[in-house]
Amino acid sequence: MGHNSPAVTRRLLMPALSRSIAHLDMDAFFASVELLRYPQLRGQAVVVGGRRAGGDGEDFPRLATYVGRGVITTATYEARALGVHSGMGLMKAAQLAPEAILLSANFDAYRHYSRLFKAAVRALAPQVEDRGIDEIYIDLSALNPDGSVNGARQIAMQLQQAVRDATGLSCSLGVAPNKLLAKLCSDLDKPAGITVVTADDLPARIWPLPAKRINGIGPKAAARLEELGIVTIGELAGADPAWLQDHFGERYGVWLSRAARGEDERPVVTESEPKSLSRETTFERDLHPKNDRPELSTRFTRLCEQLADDLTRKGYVGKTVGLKLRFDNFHTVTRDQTLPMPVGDAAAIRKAAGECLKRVPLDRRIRLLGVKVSSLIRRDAAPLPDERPTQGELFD
DNA sequence: TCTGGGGTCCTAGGACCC
DNA sequence: TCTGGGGTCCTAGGACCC
Repeated sequence: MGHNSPAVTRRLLMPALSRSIAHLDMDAFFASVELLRYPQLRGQAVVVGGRRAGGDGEDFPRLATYVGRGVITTATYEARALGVHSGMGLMKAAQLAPEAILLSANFDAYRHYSRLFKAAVRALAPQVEDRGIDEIYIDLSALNPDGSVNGARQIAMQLQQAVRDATGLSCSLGVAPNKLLAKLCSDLDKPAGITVVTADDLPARIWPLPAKRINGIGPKAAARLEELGIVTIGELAGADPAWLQDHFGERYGVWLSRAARGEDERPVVTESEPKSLSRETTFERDLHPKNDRPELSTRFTRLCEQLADDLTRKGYVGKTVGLKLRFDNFHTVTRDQTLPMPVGDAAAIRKAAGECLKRVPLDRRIRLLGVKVSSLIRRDAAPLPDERPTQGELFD
């Protein structure tokens, strides 16, 4: 007698499961939090970014006055209308929108409002997956058991109102049968929009969109698709899966095809453990490995101390210590080392990262230095740490 | 005037073991 | 003289996301 896989057995025994999944995305989150603090800036082009811009005085600095290497982390919709967007270098943005107001990021405030909006959502719909500081997935299946469009819209409106009541901030929601489509459609009516799609809506509402709107198709994949004559999601859905696999590999090819057809079985994951913690910094000017050795050493040690603090605060130690360097030509190298015992203190991290550094040829100026600890385990579950004294390493 | 900082996941080769 | 394969860990790089 044949044996069915657990998934097949489940499918045979259960009625077809149609889920109701929401994606909630805060609108221009960092900038909107700043506008709570500076309501007089409402309606203006404002960008958040950089290390130490203004925002504390009476006069707000203009983008045109910025000097440095920062990027925009968030732009208000008024600023976006001037052609600037998150990820853009501030110096470049200053060319496009010199009169825009520049505010430096205030992460403590963003984390505070992040906790508030997530708590407000969880009070109504507990099945929440964290996707960073300003967005979440929510499994609404239990709240909307018949999966109706009207039911989904009602719940989404309640969530939107709850977030507004708790924070004074607006958000946009997409509701769909899975995470992929929910994410796609939360973006279709921003800001403060609600978009509900069903499988039937795919050809009319999803297929005309550019393929790069799919979460997981980035700049590289989008460019390769375009070279192959595929621009829209519909064209991707119409492509031969075997042909996609030839060009993108077995796994990614299959995923592309399924994604374009709106197929995604990933569950909403309400709890997860971190895999790694890291700290990195881009220097104000590129540092010379020999001439600037004292400063490099100081910054290196500082990163290790910050990382050790993060690990302690969160209660982790890790077995693998990694180093990251970015050179003046933007070439990036990483080295890592797995230790016999997990570590969490600054001295041990510094020692291991120093060993990694010895394996990197230093023939260019250094733009960025970073330190990472991975293979994390909870400190209370970890074996006793190695306590041998550390010795001087490079940069000392 | 190029391009932040914090993450996750995937690939691929080599070591090593059974 | 030769011939197999699978599994796991480690490492480096890269794509992608927020």
